[in-house]
Amino acid sequence: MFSEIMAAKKEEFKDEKEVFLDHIQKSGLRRTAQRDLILDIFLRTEDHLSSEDLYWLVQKEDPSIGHTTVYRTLKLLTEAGLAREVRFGDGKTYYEHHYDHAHHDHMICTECGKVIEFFSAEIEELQDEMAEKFGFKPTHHSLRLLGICAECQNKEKDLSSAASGAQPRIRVKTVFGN
Amino acid sequence: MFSEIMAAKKEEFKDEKEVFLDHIQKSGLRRTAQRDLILDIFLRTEDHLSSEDLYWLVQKEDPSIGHTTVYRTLKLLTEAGLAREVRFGDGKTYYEHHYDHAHHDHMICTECGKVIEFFSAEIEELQDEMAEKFGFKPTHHSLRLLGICAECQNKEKDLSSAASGAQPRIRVKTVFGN
DNA sequence: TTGATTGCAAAGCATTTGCATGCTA
DNA sequence: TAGCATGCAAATGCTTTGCAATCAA
Repeated sequence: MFSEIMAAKKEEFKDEKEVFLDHIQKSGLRRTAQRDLILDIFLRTEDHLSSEDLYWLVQKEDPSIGHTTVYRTLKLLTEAGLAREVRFGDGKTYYEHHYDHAHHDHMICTECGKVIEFFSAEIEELQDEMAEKFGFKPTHHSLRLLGICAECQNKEKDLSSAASGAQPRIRVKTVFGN
Repeated sequence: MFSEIMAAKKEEFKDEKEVFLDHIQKSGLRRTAQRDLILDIFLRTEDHLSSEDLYWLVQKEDPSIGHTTVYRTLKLLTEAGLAREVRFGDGKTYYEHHYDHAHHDHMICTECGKVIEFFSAEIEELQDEMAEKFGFKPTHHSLRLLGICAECQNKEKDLSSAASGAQPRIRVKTVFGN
């Protein structure tokens, strides 16, 4: 238990590949070409990508790698602390970088699918206070604001007649606030 | 557009059945025994229930009603503003009362599946401020704290050796805070 | 009568699992 | 070599859809 804390301190400056290899070793797993490639491509991405998204990126570089392996590796990356699962409510699971990345929350535009990342220390604090009131010990949290982004608000003024159902999440932009 | 605001004001004191019938009429839909029963049972429940949960409750009173109708009716209730979809991240969609119910957020115990409802005006305010910074116009939001509830923290002290994977969401309790 | 509604079965998705084969340690 | 990893196909679980039969207005 205590040695874990020590280990965590030592790991503070490792890069993500090291973290991955360490996790594999510690867990008695095996390093494979597939896992290396998937991690590599994941590290090259920004924003949030679904298992499906990553699968296609991987396909481009090695068409022999299957869906299953991507799913399983993404779980592995999550266990290793490199990735974080995020759900935006469309039924798919997205993954974002987690290691050495500041925690943040999301605003999701229901018009164009854009995702804005933000962080508010005050909100975090109030959440913890709230949890404490109930004797609840929080491990994670997820705060999502659904609404319409600035750009889409402007678009609406022009094309006020066009049918504007929710679009599939295609464009993904990242902005840090606060 | 403006008449909608007027209508909303007039509806302020309607009960849920009236709201439902109004919605059906306004939309050129039809009132059916199935919809009546499903609404009835929904109104009798507390907490959050999945389509599946509601389906079984409905089955007990009328075994001839199918899955499909429950799904479709739940969507209808949502459109009518009586229900609200909630996702806890286990792949299922849950529904909770929405009409004349104060907005609230959730703490979810990953140990026993208990759901605690809470509300914090301060957090809401900060969220709106944050959105404003990005020119983002929020329509909904969802804040979920995942963690371990007070009871389960105590349980752990006793049964520290027992395997304690995440349980299916079975017990659901509701507490209002603040 | 007309068109919305129902319930079944089948289809859709995203994700997981069984299993024979392949490969790392 | 032992046994973890892979990739295919099949299975799963939740939700939606097609469609003929029913039913409300």
